[in-house]
Amino acid sequence: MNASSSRAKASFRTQLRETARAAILDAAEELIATRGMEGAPLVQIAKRAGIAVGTLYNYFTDRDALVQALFESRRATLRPMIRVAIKANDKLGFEPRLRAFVHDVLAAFEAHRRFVKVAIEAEHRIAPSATSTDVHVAITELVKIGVREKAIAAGRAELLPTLIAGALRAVVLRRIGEDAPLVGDADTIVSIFLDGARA
Amino acid sequence: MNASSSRAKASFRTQLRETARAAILDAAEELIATRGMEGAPLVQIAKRAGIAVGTLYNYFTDRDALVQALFESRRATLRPMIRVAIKANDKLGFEPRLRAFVHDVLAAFEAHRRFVKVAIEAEHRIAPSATSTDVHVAITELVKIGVREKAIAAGRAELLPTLIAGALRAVVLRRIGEDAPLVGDADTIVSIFLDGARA
Amino acid sequence: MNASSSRAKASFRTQLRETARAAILDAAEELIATRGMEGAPLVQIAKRAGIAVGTLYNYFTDRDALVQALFESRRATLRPMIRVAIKANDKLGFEPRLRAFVHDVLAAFEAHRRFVKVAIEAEHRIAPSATSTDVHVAITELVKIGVREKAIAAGRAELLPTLIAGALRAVVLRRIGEDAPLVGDADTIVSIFLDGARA
Amino acid sequence: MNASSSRAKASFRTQLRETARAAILDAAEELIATRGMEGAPLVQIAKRAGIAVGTLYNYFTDRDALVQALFESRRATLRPMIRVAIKANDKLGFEPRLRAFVHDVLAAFEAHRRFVKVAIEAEHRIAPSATSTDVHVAITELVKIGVREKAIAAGRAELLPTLIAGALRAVVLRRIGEDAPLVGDADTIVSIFLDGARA
DNA sequence: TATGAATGAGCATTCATTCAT
DNA sequence: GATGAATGAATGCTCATTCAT
Repeated sequence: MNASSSRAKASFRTQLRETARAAILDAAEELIATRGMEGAPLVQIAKRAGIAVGTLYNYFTDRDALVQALFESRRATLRPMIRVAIKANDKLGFEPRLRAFVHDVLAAFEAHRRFVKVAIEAEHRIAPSATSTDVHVAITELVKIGVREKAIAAGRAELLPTLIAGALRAVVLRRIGEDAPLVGDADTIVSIFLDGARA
Repeated sequence: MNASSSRAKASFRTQLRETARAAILDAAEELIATRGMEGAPLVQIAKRAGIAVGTLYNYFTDRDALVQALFESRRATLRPMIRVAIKANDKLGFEPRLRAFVHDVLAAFEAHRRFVKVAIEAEHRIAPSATSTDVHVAITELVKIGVREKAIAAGRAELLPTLIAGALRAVVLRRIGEDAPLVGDADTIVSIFLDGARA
Repeated sequence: MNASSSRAKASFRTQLRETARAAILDAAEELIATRGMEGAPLVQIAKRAGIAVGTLYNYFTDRDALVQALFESRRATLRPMIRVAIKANDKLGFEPRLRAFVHDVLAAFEAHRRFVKVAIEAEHRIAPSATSTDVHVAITELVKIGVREKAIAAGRAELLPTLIAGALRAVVLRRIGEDAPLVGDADTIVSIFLDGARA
Repeated sequence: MNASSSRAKASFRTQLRETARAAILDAAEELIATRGMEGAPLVQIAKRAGIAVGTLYNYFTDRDALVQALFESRRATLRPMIRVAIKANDKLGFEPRLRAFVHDVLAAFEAHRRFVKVAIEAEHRIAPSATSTDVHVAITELVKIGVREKAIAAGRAELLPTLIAGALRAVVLRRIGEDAPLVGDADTIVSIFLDGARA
């Protein structure tokens, strides 16, 4: 066995490991999404992942760690998408940038509907360091830019991110409940937050 | 024992029953608010209510029914307040009416902070038929009126209630987390939703 | 229900409780004595005690507490017997007193053979505050008296209690293993420790 | 490859095997001595021995066999020392011989304090065929010699070995607990067993 | 032979629910 | 109706043992 084959083997094993880990997280995600946090005992997560209970503990130190990892994993997927949604359009003026951002974030959620249900289910047990935080942070940044560009009234900047994030959450929740697409609402949302709903 | 004393006695018993029921719900509310849904076993709820576990089952068929009842009870308190907040100002034009409504709803929540925490903790296990629905319904009504009065652009009416309700939820959550008053934000919220945040 | 019947009922319940507690400890004692500490899972203890697992937790906070209680219970029985064995003969001179003491202690152990096995099995996990300590303390007292009465050589007093206690333990262990009576050895033991085995 | 090199290779392999076996037993001994029987899972024993769990099973059929082997290994070290302690001084008379024996045995234990802790921890799970048996046998032989030489009173010979062995165990336990040397007590012990503690 | 991930039976513990008093 | 001890199913977790590589 030479160094290269050894390295290859190690990487192969690492890959297997990652695959198993992912399978476990997927199983947990699905179970939590459909039956809720309490309807997802480790035995069932294991069964759905096609492994034995004990094996879970080769990947996560305990139940909390598993759930934590599930959130971090998804967050790790969504956060870059959110960051990109902000950075990508920094040549544009504030308004098109905000429109693009909301659109892109909704698209990202669209692609992860199952996780969104989980995230909402467990919000209060995991709260800090969650995806919703990432969204809130991003919106806050954008609003700051809007204020700097004098596109946003300074007096409304303090509450605005909370309102937008809350409104986004509500729309996502509603559309997911309706099994309807999310991105279609992006423009309306932005228009309302910029110009109001007044006739 | 004549009919009237019998009736009196029955009513007296009914009243006792209601008092006990209320004590149980209060105990459950407090426990769930402070320790979360999982930190509120029936034995503790009973102890805090000053009764025995078994007695709980004379008032509620099982744990789910108790929690359900807790929500219905609070809903029964908050719903009239919300209805009043809508009816009370029906002489006003749309805008002042919306302002008054948002203010009154936040005030109502202010007075029931403890329940708000419970509602948020258990949202997903109770979802339909909750207070948030009542708020949503009320806002929907108001928006319809706004459209009729041509105060609200018809094209934005469909999504608007969802946005406002979601935004309200977010603000309430934030202010409760900060231990700050809620009503102060009413006007800013309405202004943003009517005229937007544009400078 | 008047005060006296209430008191009677309470005492009756207390008695029931004590009976159940005792049954649990007996079950644990028997299981540990025959199968060892690891061969005595709570489910089996419960079954042998004729109750359900959960019921154990109405009497002991956890497994450790149960085992602890078992030891304390037996100690509470044996300690007074040991104390009596010391106090009872304080009119006698040192030698007859020592003889009586060793005899009485062996008789006490005789009557609690099953527990002796348990005590030996768990010695190292429970060590301090055990019956063997009580024996050691008593022998130490006696030896001190012997020294004061000039019946025991002062130079040998330091190690003597350890030796006697160790020797007693060994004899008890051996006789229990042989299913033989214990008390018959009392006089020989004392004679050897007083005058030696020299021809 | 000729016969001799094959034999050499085989012996080399055997030696490797023995080294690994010894490493495993050392690891087990240390772990059991410091954390107790329950604090010594096979995975940890393997890790400390520098091998994989599965490999343990190439050396021992199961956990019990490993622990058994640990005891037999140490016994194989201590037994010759005990035999020597008896044979070595067979030119001496009974008393100096007994003194030398007790001294040598305590010295042997002194050099194996770690194992003594293990032996005490696991005594009841391993009991027969243990070092304590070897000590007992040796003392029994010595006492028989004493009787033959008329140095020991025949009537006390039956119980004497049990007493001496038990007393030795107690002293060893105590001194190890105190982190004190063992051999210093040899003479006092023998004197007491020969001439008693009487003033 | 060596490896260590996978296995699953086994254990302590919790808690909604029942029921004799 | 009220009580609270009893019940036992369900859960998270450990660890001796196996086996594919």
